[in-house]
Amino acid sequence: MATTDFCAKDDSDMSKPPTRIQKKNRAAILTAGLEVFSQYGFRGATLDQIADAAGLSKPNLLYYFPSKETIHQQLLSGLLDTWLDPLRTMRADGDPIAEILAYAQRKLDLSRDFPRESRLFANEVLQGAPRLGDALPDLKALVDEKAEIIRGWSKSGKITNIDPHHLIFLIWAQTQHYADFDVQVRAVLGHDDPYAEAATFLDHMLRRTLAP
Amino acid sequence: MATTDFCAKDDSDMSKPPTRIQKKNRAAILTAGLEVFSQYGFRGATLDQIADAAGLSKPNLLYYFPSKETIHQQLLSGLLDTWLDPLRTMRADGDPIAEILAYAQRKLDLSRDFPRESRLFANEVLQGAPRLGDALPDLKALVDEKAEIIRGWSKSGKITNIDPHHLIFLIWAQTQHYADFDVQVRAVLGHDDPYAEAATFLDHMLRRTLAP
DNA sequence: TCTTGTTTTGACCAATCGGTCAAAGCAACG
DNA sequence: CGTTGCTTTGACCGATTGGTCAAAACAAGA
Repeated sequence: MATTDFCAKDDSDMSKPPTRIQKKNRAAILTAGLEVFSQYGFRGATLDQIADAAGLSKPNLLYYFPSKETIHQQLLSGLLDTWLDPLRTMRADGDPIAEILAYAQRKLDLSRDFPRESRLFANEVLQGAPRLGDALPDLKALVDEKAEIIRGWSKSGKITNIDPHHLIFLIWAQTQHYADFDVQVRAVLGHDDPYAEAATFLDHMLRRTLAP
Repeated sequence: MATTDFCAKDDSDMSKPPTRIQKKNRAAILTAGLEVFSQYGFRGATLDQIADAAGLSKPNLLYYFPSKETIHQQLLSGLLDTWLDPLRTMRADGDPIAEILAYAQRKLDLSRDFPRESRLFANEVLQGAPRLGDALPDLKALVDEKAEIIRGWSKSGKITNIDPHHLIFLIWAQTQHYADFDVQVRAVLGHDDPYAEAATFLDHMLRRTLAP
C-alpha cells in the first residue's frame, strides 16, 4: 500500500526527492490555484475549478495536496517573499530619493508581471487576512525597520519631512492598483497597457512629494 | 454605527407603496448583505449568512428579494451613485488645486465612513466586475469628462503638466487603500485610526504633485 | 368580530461543495 | 517477464448551496 507522501510544505523535502511527474503536476496545480483563487477568493473558488484548470481530476488533485486550504497557504507563503523583496533591498546608505524611486518602480514591475499574485494577496487582505497567519506581524517589523530609515532621511534633510508609513502605503496603493483594479483601469483608459504611463506618473509624483 | 440608508427606491415597482415591515426588513437585508458580501465576495457569501445577519429565516429573506444576485445588484447600484458623487461635484470654474484636494478629501471621508461599501466595490472589481453591467462605460464617460477639465488646468499652467487619468487613479488608490486594506494598515501602524494622518499626508502629496 | 392580504416558517429539493476510498492503470527496473 | 511503487480514477459520502412551496401566523381594516 503506497502511503501518499504529501510533503510539499517545504522545497527542502524530508524523505524523497519529487519525481518528474510530481514536479509537473504540483506546478500545474499551483498555477491553476493561483488563477482561480485570485479571481474568486478562497471561499468562492472550488476544487473542481482548480482541478479543471490544472487538467486533473479532483481526486488526483487531492493526491498532491491534502486540502483546498493547503494549496492556498502554499501560494500565499510562496508569494510573500517575492512581494516584500523589493522593500528588503532598500538600503540606508544609498541615495534616498533613488532608493525610494527604485523601490516603487520595482513594485510596479511586480504588478505588471504578477497581477494574479497581487490579486490573490488583495483578496486575502480584503477579507480580513484570516489565512495570513503571523505574516502581518512580520510585515510590520519589516516596514517599521524601513520606516526608520526613511525617517532618518527626513531628519537629515535629504528628503522632505513626511510620515514614512503612509509613504509606504502610498507606494503600495498606487502600484497594486494597476493589478488589482485592472478591469477598471483598462475600462477607463480605453487601452491595455497603462504601465509605461504609470511609471512616468509615479516618478513625477514621488520626486515632487519627496523633494526636501 | 454606520448603517446604510440606501432605500429601496424601486422605480420599476409601480404596484403598491412598501409597508412599514417591508421597509424595515428590506433595509435589514441590505445591511446584512453589505456586511457579508463585502467580507466574502459574491460567491463566497451565502444566503444563510445574510439571513442570519439580518435576523430573518432564509425563506423569509427570499420573500423580499427573489435571489442572491438581486441583493448584490441592488447594493452595487445603490453604491455607485454615492461613490462617484464627489467626482461629479468637481467644478471647472473653481480653484484647480482646491477642487482636486477637496475631491480627494471627500473620497477619503467616504473610505472612513463607508469602508464596507468600499470593500464591496473592491471585491467586485477585483473579480473582474462580472456584475457591474454597464457601469464601467458610464464611469469612463464621467472620468473622461473630468480628465478634460484637469487637462485644461494643466494647459493653462494652473497646475503642473500631468496625466489626468493617472492622477484620478492615484486618488482612488490612495484613499480606498485605507478601507480595502484596513487590516494590513492597522497591523502595520499598530493603532486604529489612520485617517487623520492620512488626510495630512494626502494634502502634502497632492499639493507637491500638482504645483505648477 | 370576521375577513383579507401580508408575513413567516418548516419541510423539502436538486445541485454542488470538500473530501474519501478501493481499485485500476501505469512506469521503471530487476 | 513479474514485481513494486507511483499515479489516476469512478463511485461515493455527508454537509452545504441557492431556491421552492404549502401552510401557518399575523396584521389591519370592515
